[in-house]
Amino acid sequence: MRDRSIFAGLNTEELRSLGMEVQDIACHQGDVLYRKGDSARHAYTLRTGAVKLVKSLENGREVIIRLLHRGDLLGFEGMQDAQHRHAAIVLAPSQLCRLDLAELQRLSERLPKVQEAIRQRWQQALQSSEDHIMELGAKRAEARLATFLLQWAEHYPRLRSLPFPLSRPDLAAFLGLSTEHVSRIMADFKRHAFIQEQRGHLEILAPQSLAELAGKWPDHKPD
Amino acid sequence: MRDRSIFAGLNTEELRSLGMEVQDIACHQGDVLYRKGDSARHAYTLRTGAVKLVKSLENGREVIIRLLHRGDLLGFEGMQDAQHRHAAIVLAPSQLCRLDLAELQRLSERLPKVQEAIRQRWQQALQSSEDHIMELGAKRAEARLATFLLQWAEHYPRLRSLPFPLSRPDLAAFLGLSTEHVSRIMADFKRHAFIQEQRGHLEILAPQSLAELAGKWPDHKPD
DNA sequence: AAGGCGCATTGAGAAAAATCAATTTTGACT
DNA sequence: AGTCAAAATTGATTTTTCTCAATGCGCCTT
Repeated sequence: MRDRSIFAGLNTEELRSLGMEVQDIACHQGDVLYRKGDSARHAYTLRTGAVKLVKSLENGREVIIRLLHRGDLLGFEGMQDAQHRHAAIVLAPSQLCRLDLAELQRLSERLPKVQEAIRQRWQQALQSSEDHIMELGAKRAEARLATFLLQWAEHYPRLRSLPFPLSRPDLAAFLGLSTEHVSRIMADFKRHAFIQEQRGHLEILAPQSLAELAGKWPDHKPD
Repeated sequence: MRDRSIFAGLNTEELRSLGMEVQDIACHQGDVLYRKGDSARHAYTLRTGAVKLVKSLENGREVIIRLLHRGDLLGFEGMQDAQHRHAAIVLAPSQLCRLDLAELQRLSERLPKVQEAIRQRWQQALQSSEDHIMELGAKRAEARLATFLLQWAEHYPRLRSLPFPLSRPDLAAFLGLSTEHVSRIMADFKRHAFIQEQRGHLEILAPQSLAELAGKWPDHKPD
């Protein structure tokens, strides 16, 4: 575990030997890694668990911009901005590595490999953000939720029962819906036996049916 | 004009002298720079004009993922993916510089400055995508449109009458709304004398009022 | 100047989603 | 096991948005 590569193909030891300060951190549900506006001192790699990136609107409404899974990076916006752009909140028991941003900065100037790795992750983030925009802009609630559940499942391959630490408000904040609407649709999915839920775990019983919903639009033009 | 820096602080001549193939391109409304799935051979910098990045869903619905203005880069996803992720379509008469991706790749390995510049632009793209997610996820149609118009205006500082080459369907595809709904809201804005429109040009008469709409949520709780 | 075409607008009705207000379920703690 | 608080569900209603269909307008061509 300790010797697995955590960033840019380097493991903890190698990073440390390059002068990087790396700290293992264990977090649990609700922990705040940083808040929007905090001065950005650290970046993180998520080794296990799940984290949400949250932004809030002036009127208090919260939106989950991105959900992070094993292997994802966060806090790297600190490489440009002096402050974090969103809050990072831990959803499930997680293990992270904390990297000093200033040192990472220096390291990336010396090692093109690191620079390259960062750019690649950024690219992935952009990719996933663009997909999210598609979902929000073009699909209805039912389809968004179906897509989301299937995507969530992809992060836990060959696992019948998936860890599912998201509350209804979390789902709503990610999918741009009201809590109640999410709740209704989830209830529907259960009634149709597409999914099953219990104590923070989710089982997808009919991926096929969800996939159909996910791809379909308002009206059912079968041409 | 020709000697202005176009990328990573380098101007056309400097890039050429570094072995980069740079081509000036003039486009007009409707031109397709590349389509989704095209093998990615070039990246572009947009010198003047406007370009839309479009993705389409299986069911044919189109979404505008991002709108590009003077100074923006596009096509850089080709540095990771072999193919373009979306279509790039010119909205208004535009001038672009076309860069060879393979050479750019090589250049970026040699010059950290270039690598750094690319990462920075990526970061900006991510930033704007995340803002867009906020808009789509948390605001209603009226507010989205108001925000959008104000943002558009920011790209043309100290200009009373803004170039506005977007059709109603374009606006709808960007804001995740139906064409008709956009049309209604625009008509409303005109009736309230918030804006004025004519032949592809837009004038914002009451930025203050738009700003209020932009920040407000469904119900009007004045506390 | 007349005709026609594409785009924008408007209207009416239906569908989707939000809101408000209970009620039920769940899970934690004693 | 029993109580309590938080979270989820459900129901009723309103608001928002979409859809479908018709109409209007501007611009280009002839």
